[in-house]
Amino acid sequence: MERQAKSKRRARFDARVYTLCRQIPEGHVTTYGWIASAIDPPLGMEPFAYDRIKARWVGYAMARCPEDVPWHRVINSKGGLSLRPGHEHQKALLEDEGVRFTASGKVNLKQYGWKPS
DNA sequence: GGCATGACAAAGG
DNA sequence: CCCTTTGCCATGC
Repeated sequence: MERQAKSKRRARFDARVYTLCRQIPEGHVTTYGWIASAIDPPLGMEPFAYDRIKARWVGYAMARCPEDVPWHRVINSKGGLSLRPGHEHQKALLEDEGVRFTASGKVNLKQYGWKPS
């Protein structure tokens, strides 16, 4: 596949990721997988393959997220904060919004989880 | 241009 | 609950 086509495809994917992130209500969280599931697989990709890789793509997208995206409301499927620079700050931001953490430092997705529509 | 690495997740042991 | 494997893209050196 052409290099430009790839980059274009990914840019569109990223844009959708950011759009969905901005829709996460305050005091709620979502996961990489949930976001990815709300986005159609790129043209020409097997849905099966997409299932295995989509969460990662969301991670790549979040690593370059614009300033106005509430990246701290995106956590992993286990309800925990991913290991990354600034994850302590992330916890503080969420607690500030009313999200409570368990003793083991995880979020109850049943309670605070929000899935993109 | 090859090779390692990474903000992930689901399934299996 | 912890550890390993698989899926397979983008980036940096």
